[in-house]
Amino acid sequence: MVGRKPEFDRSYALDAAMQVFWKKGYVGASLADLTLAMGINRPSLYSAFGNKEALFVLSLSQYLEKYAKGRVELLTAEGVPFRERVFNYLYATVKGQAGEGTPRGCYLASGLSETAGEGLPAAAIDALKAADAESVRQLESLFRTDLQSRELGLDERAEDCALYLITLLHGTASVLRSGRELSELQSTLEFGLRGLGLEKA
Amino acid sequence: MVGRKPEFDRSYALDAAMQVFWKKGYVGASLADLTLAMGINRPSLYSAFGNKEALFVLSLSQYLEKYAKGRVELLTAEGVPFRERVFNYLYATVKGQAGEGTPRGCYLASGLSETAGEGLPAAAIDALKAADAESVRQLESLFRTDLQSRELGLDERAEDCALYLITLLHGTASVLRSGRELSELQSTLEFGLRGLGLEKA
DNA sequence: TTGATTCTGTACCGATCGGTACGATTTGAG
DNA sequence: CTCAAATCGTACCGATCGGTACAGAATCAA
Repeated sequence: MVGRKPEFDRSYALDAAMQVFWKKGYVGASLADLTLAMGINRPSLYSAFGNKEALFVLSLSQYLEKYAKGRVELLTAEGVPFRERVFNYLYATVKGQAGEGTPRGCYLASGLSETAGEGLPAAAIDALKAADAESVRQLESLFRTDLQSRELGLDERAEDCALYLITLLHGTASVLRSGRELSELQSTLEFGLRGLGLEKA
Repeated sequence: MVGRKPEFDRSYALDAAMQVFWKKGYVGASLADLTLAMGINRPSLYSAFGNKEALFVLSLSQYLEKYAKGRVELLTAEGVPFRERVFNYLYATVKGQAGEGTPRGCYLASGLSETAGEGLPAAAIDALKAADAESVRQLESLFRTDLQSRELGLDERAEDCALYLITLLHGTASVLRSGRELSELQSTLEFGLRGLGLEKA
C-alpha cells in the first residue's frame, strides 16, 4: 500500500521498449535488449508490464497512439482536397517509416510479417491483426463516405482501394527497412495515387 | 576420398531448408527446425553446408533459381503485349507469395526486412541486398529498353517504375504473409498497373 | 582383409533465452 | 521507531540457442 517509489518513468520505459520491438521485431528483441534500452532491470519490467508478450502489446498501443493516430487524422482534414489528404497521409506514413529519429519500417507491418513464423504468442497476433483491420477500416470508411471520393466512384470499391493503399504502405515499409531512402520513394507515391485515378495537380 | 555414402539427398535437403527460412526467417529458424525438416542431423548439416549462415545463403540462391527466375522470364515473353507481360509477372509473383504449397510471403522480402534488426550475419545481408538490387535491375532494364515501354515514355523513369513495382510486391508479400488471400489482391494489381498508365484492356 | 576415409548419431559445449526467488533498500502509515 | 508494503539488484532457474567432439557404421582402394 505504501512502499518504495519506482525509480523509472513508466511512459519513457514503454517508449524505449516500443523502439526496440520496432527495430528488432518480437523474436529478435531479447529481454537484455529491452531492459538495457528501458533502463530497467528484469524484475521491474515483469512487475510493471507483466511479461515480454504483454509488453509487446502495450508497445503496439503506444506506437498506434503516438505515430499512427496523427496520420489518419490527415485523411479528414477540413478544407483540403481529397487527393491532397490521401497524399498527406501516405507521405506522413512513409516519412515515419524512413527512420529519422526512429527505427526504420513500421512496427505494425513488421509484427504482422512475424505472424507467419510461429514465434509470436497468440495475444500478440490478435493485437496485430486487430490493429491492421482497423487501419484498413479507417481508409475504407474514407473512400466510402467522402464526397470527393464518391464523385470519383471510389466509394463502390472502397474496400479494394483501402487494401491497395495499405499494401503499398507495407511495401514502402519493407523497402525502407532494407535500407532505401525516402527520396527514392517519391515517384512510388505518385504512381500509387495515379492507380486510384488521383492524378497529380 | 572413398568413405561412406551420404544417406540424404542434398538438393532435397536444401529445398527443405529453404522452406524453413522462408516461413520463419533467419533468426526464427532454429537448427532444430532445419535439421528436422531436412531429415538430417546436425553434424551432417554442418559438413554438407557449412553453417546456418551459409545454408541461408544457399537457400536464397535455391529460392531465386526455383521461383524468382521463371517469373522474370515472363517479362520478355515474345508476342505478348507490354501490359500483359508486366501483369503476368506481378500475378505470378503474388500467386507465389500466397502460400499454395509453399510458405506465405517472399523469402527475399522477409529476409530484407530482417536486415534492420541486427540478427543477420553480414554475408546474409550482402546476398539479400544483391538479390534485391538484381530484381530491381531486371525490371528497370525492361522499362528502359522495351519498345512499348518507350512508346509510353516509361523508359525515362525506368528506375522509378521498377522500384515502384518492387515496392508494391513487397507490400503484397507482407499482406499475404499476415493471412490475407490472393483473391483480395486482384484489385491491388489492377490499381498498381494503372499507376504506370497501363490501363486494363 | 586391412585400413584410410567419410558419413551418422549421441552427447555434449558455452552462451543466451524468457522468467523468477530472494534479500537488501526505500517508503509511508501507525 | 516500528513494521508492512513496494521496488531494486543479484544471482539463479530450466530450456534452447548455434556449433562441435567423438565413437560407431559404412564404403572403397590396396
